[in-house]
Amino acid sequence: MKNHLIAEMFEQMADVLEFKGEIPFKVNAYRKASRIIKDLQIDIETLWKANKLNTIPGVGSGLAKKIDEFLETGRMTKYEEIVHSVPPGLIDLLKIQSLGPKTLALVHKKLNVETLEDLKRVIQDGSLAQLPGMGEKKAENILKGIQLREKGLGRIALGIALPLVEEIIKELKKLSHVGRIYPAGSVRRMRETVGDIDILAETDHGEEIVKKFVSLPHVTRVLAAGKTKGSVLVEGNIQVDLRAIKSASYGAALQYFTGSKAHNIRLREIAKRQGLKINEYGIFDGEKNIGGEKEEEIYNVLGLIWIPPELREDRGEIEAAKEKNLPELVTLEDINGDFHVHTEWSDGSGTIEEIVAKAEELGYSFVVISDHSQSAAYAGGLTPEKLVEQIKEIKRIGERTKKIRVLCGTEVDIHADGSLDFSDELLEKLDIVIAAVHSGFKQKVTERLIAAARNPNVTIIAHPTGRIISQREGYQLDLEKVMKVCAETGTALEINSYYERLDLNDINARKAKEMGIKLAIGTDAHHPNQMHSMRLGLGVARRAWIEKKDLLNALSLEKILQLKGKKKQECK
DNA sequence: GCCGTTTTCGGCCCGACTGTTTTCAGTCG
Repeated sequence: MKNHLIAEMFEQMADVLEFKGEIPFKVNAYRKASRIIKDLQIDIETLWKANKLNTIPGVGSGLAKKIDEFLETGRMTKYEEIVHSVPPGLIDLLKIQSLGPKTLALVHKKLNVETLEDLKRVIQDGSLAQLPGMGEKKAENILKGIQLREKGLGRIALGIALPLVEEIIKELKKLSHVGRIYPAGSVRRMRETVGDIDILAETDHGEEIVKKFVSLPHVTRVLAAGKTKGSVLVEGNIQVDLRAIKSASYGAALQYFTGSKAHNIRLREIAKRQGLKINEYGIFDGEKNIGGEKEEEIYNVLGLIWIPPELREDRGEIEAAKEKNLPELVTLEDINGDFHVHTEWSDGSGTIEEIVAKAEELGYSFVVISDHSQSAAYAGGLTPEKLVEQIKEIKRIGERTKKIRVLCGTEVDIHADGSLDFSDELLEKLDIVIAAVHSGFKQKVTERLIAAARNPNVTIIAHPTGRIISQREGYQLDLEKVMKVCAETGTALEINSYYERLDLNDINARKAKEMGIKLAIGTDAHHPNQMHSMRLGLGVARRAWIEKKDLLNALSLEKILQLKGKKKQECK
């Protein structure tokens, strides 16, 4: 699959063209095409073979020709020409905050800056500040940008951001004059990582709430504290912004600050075509405000139905909203159970009883106990004898509780040769079998996952790509091949809810859905409290346009066991 | 470079903030 590669090439071309002062619209055309290709649900090579490159929005004859050349010959002449026209590494400097293409072009031309070291030197010796349009402050800000980058201040996991936001909101809600208060930005869209955190508060007393905000115990540094906006750093160098918004424009502000950028650009284009204008204060017909108190108003005025934040990525949601054809996204209330939970029988730290109690508290009708198998020695994996013993114990506990079904499961290792860590005979005794790769990440992972999917006893493939957010790339595998077999055999794929995994991710989960594969959220909890992370996996599912019918967790237990029985029949 | 209820040219999202400037360019989200 070359989608990512091509998207990356166009992005690089956009950077260089911008640096060279090419008209912004051309630069944007490359950026837009890059983003859309990256998000594409199908292999761009498939479209190419069907002569359908021009059906990709943002790809016209010019870009289609470049893609065509690349897929035909493995090279893109224009790319090489453009990217090689600047010193290597120079364009990377654009990632420094406060240093944009214009400034970079200036220091490159006038001061021969080509590397980060060069840049530091011209700041320190004062020559950058001497350039026309530059000054002490500019130089200082760029230096701060460099330091920020060197400190590696990146994006943080949603699982870290969400609890933090909730604590802050809980504190601010105590003020009597605060009405609606929600996170905006990528937190509200449930992206797997977030840059900084935006919170919007409905209030007429901006100064007061900002004062309270910047004096919260979480705050390590106050960056700004005005009448309508406060900006702070909290522990872990996470930036949190609070905006005080008047009632009349709260909906417009929430819409505006939720983004995504691409989604908002599309909305403003639509508005413009209708002779309207959208900004963070409302939607306007000339000078006249025709909406903005509620977020729905912005969408409705444009002839769209309200779009759930998780869908706002310009991945087809606007077209669907126009047709009133948005998916009915699965909600937390739809979740009937958790498929992936560990106990102290392997490397978890809760008892089976504690897990069951937590599942009851969460209102589930079932929970699957799925401890590790024998090969996972590092995780205290169960021997076959231990598993037999555990099955008895689970049944004993299950009989005592009437409210909930406690299911026997396992997270069984897939060996390097594709065989499973327990015999089929033993696996048959279980209600749910989750199969996973935990070692040999570079050894024929595609073939191993396919072999597991073909096993009639395997219900779910866990964390299918093996990626760890901002730490590990994931297995070397051809996911599409694996998905084809899953679709064929009726094997479900997991959306692992652990905050550093979220695997499958939104794009792959959506692709799975479109291939007719069922998804199953598993929290991979190693302590009963971690079962609350269901909402992270749910966020991924919603971003993937998943509806009740696509998600095993939202089906009745009868239906789940029926699907499992069907797979067994067909695989035999 | 893309695109079309302003169709094959002439547009292309919007505003805040900052720092450099006396009216605006650059950067960011």
